[in-house]
Amino acid sequence: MADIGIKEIAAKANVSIATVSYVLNGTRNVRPKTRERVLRVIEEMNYKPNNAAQSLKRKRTNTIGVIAEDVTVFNVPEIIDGINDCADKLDMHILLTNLRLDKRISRNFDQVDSYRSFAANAVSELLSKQVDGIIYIGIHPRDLTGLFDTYGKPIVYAYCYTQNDVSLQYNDEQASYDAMAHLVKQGHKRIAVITGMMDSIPSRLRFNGFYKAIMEYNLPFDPQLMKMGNWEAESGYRLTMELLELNEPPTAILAMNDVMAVGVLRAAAEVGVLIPRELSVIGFDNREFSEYLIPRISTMDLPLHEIGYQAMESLALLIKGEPIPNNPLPNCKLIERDSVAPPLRL
Amino acid sequence: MADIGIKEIAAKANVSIATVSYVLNGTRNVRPKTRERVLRVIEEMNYKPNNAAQSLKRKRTNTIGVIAEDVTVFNVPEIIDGINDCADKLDMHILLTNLRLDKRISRNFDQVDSYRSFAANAVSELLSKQVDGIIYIGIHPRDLTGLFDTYGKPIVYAYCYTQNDVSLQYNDEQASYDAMAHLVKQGHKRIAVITGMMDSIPSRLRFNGFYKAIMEYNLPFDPQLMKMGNWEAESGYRLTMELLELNEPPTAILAMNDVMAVGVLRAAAEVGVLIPRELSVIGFDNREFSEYLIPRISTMDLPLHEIGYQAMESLALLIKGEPIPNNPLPNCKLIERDSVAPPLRL
DNA sequence: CTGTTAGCGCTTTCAT
DNA sequence: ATGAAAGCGCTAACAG
Repeated sequence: MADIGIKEIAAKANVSIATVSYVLNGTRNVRPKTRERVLRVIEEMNYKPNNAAQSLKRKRTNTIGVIAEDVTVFNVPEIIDGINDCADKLDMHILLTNLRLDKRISRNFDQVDSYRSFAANAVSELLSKQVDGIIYIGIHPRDLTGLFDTYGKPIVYAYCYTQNDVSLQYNDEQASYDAMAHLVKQGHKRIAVITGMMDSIPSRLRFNGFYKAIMEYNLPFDPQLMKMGNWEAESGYRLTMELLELNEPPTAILAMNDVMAVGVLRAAAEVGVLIPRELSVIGFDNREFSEYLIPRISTMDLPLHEIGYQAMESLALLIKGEPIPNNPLPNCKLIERDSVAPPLRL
Repeated sequence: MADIGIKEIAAKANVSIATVSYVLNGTRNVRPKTRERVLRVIEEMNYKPNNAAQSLKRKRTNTIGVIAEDVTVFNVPEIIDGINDCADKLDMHILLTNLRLDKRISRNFDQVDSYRSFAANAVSELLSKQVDGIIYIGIHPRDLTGLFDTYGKPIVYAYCYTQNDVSLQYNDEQASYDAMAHLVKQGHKRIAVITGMMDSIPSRLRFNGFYKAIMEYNLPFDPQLMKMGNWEAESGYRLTMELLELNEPPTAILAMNDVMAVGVLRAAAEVGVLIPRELSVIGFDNREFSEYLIPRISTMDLPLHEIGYQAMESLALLIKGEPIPNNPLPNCKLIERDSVAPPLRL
């Protein structure tokens, strides 16, 4: 393709560059014959409009910046996929920035200052690139208010919270409520929960859903059945051991993520408790590995694709200056597999 | 930030726009005092050069296009991470295109025509965006020669092959040889292999490594020990069953991916064969789930990050018109976990 | 050391 | 229905 521009096309088609521009953009009526001639030349010479020039003129790049805290963390690729899915339809492009946060600060999200500069730099470069807007993808749902300033550029946050901008999450409360409902429907009454770190928003939301189910289904509210984990498999293992030693152990465990559910499996295997016959387990996140475990565990699937899709939709609206409709939070979906069964009749 | 450009800066700093440009780019000596004044104004007004204008002028965008066949397939995020890691250092940016191939055509890679247009479109848009080069990330190593034309723009392929362009893979042969060596060192002699689809390049390469180890270590070459799988867990399961029914069953199995290794685990569990005590297993790919299985399986880790990093390095060289050094294929790394032990003494 | 100015490739107003 | 020409915000001769 090289260096052919609108000028070359105009010359070869015997029209002015303006006309070429008109047929290119459909901005004005062009005599069909002329139009076809131009189109043919464009085709022949394999001409592609120079987007840098267009952007300069139009003050619009049709490109958004996506800042991912870490593309290698499980939730991010699906969200990007959703963004992409929608961006394709809107003819938008994606400038991707990867903060590599997981490698750089691991899980120390509280040390905001250690990554604020990464984020601010990313925004700065994106702004320089004249993106029409920005989507920020978190790797852990938390409040990110005030992380950086976009100087008026539209931004939407996905998989995290913020007070002054649009942010997309999913319905954590409904998710754990649904998981509980499923267990209850199987006949379970003594259901234990292993939470994530309680300083995390999803942990608290999921606990709310758990609690709501306890109340609505009139289940025994037994503090011994509520264990605080830390998202890691080891905590699932340890707390399951404790649960199994109870005088009246639970017949089912709701683990707030699939990783801790692995710990439940390990503990059960070690003590010789059969899953799901003697103990049901349900996880959270629908991580890839959850279906490769033995037994394959039932889990709550996160609407990641939809979060990405909606984030892009909302951003497009923001860019056009239109109001964002108040969408309900997308729901999680129960994936039924082999780790849940009715409790053993006594 | 809005509409402040170099002109506003120049005015406020009492210099010409040229001078502003000079301090911005360090293209020419500027009197320190002037320089500082300009810098201060830039800072104050939070000015960011308009990249569209720069690109138009410089005929260089410092942006590369990355075409990912599918960002949700396991190998892709790590490769993107590697590209990013390197791109950051070179001050390059990434325009990401996601072909969503896994959703659109699943695994029917042979029907090239069904996705050629997706790929060609992606290239076309990237070219229009004036990217300096392109990296194409495959989701399955195969020959992609002639998939599309980049009209002279530099391109490098990652995780796939091509005959006329630079492409980055990893050393499959060494990987399976190393896996075998590890098994041999533990004392295994009767080692079975469960291959992937034999129309796939990695399958054949991995088989070569397996065969080389058989020869070099003088292991029995027993056709009964070589099973052709299809990458899926079910085939791992079925073939393991066959292997276990042999008069003289293997003491170790090399599965050509972790998914089939799951099948091995399931079969062993079903027949009551203890892993690793009675049967050792080693997988391939170091998929996330491999460390959550019970037992955690040993596996070969793919140098995905490095492939991405090298792809970016090579592309940068190509862009500068410099020759690509002939790097050796990056190696896979054995991840030792709990699925390998010395064979039972008879 | 600093300023003037001619484009980069396009869109769009204003003429015709 | 078409064209001429004025920029978009910047870089880089060229001139002083």
